[in-house]
Amino acid sequence: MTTPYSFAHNAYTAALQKSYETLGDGEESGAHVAVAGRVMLLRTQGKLAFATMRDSTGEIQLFALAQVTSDFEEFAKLHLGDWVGVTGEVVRTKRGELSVKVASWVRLAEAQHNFGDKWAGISDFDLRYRHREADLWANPDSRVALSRRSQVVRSVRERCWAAGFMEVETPILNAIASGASARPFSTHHNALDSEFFLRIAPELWLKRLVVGGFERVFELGRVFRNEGVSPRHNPEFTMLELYAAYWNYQDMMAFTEELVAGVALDVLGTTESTYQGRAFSFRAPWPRHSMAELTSAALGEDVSVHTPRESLAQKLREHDVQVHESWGPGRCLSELFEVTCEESLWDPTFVTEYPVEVSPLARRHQSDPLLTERFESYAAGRELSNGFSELVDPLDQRGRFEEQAKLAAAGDEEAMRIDEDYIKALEWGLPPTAGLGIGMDRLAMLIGDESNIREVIAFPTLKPLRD
RNA sequence: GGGCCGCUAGCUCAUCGGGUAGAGCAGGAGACUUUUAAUCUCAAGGUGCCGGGAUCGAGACCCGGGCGGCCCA
Repeated sequence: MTTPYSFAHNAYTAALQKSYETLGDGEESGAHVAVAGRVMLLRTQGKLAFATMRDSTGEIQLFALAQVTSDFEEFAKLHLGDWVGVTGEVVRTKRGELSVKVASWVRLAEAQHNFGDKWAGISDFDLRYRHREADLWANPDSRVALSRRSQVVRSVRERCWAAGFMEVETPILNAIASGASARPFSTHHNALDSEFFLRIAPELWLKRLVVGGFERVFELGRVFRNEGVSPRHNPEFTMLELYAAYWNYQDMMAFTEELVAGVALDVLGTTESTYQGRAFSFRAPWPRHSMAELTSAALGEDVSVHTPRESLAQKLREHDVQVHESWGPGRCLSELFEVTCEESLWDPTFVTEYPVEVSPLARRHQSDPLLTERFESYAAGRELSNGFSELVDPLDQRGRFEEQAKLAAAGDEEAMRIDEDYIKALEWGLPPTAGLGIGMDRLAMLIGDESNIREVIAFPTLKPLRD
């Protein structure tokens, strides 16, 4: 079947609905337009036919009459899902439906498959995610979720630009995957005959750009972590990472809360929202509490990174956590925080002063060498962002990498490796700098009130179909 | 990786104490000059996810596998 190579379209349905809001029932506007979209419903009645057509902005009814419409017989035989281009006058029918009275029309594409159920749409998850195009056609909610996500990304980007950050791109193929604790995907470059790892974070590259003199940089990019799939984890996801020279973690917390609240305002028009049926506020400022403070409150007993390791380990075991022998007090405290506090943090909250042991890239705290100037924000019981004053001392960094290497040797597959190039970069001089990472998918879920990460990813990772 | 649940017509779903499956919508044919998930008539449509097993007989029961959802690790 031959279809046109273009269509001279000059109006969108949503704009028409608004412009002709006041057109009375049975009135004709005198305005002729050309619209295009997909046929969603079709009601034929002898010498008349009514179709509901949807474009990217909304819907409008097409009103065809045997006396007026070219190829009327064919129009009445359109299939649900067919794309059409239509020219005609904007009218309102006697029953009050704004319509384009079809003068001429052309089929722009034929839908050879259809889902048929005009009421239930498509509900099978497998079909929805594997054939998102059909899902988007059938289910308006899917469109809303993905367009919201797009708005979130756009808002983040614009706000970063507005704050003087330069957008950059750094390598996805890396000889060493570093900058986070995660297992990487590996691949092979034929011509170089080398193994590469897909990045798990752009962190180290971005700080090297700061060393090079770009004082404010950010990257919005895909990262890859070779771990399980769940309603909250997709193996590839999108991270915002941002670095500002001369800032410390306090400055970055202030930036973070303003950024996130601002994005909510841009996308939702308000900072007061609901998440999964429960009131949720993005409004800044967000409360700040140290990890030790929150954990102590939850336990009803003072704990800190200075608490004897065995005492912390005992408490973990009481919470059914298997304590690995390589864990020092810092890791134990961090795990204890996760089991006792994490889920209870609903409105956004900054958790600060993370142990050095679990923060190999963060700068030591000025008032306690066992802690770092690091924060994470938690929202709706989950981690939303991570940031810190960056470790600038190459000697200290080497020591941290060596600690990580020991963990790796002890079987920790998520531990970092020693990155000599990065240490050398620090030797060229990294000014005081603060960094931030925000998972964009998580942010889109929070703003879009979605409980499953796949709803905010157009094509989530699925297992290939076998037999 | 473990547990629970799902997989039946293109889509959404039924059926039954084991006896080779039904509906609505979609698609086909027809009726109908203001419909709104339009309506009405007619006809058509299924290796019941795949593979084994017990049974005279399985979509239903048992075992293995596949994919998905949720929960846990």
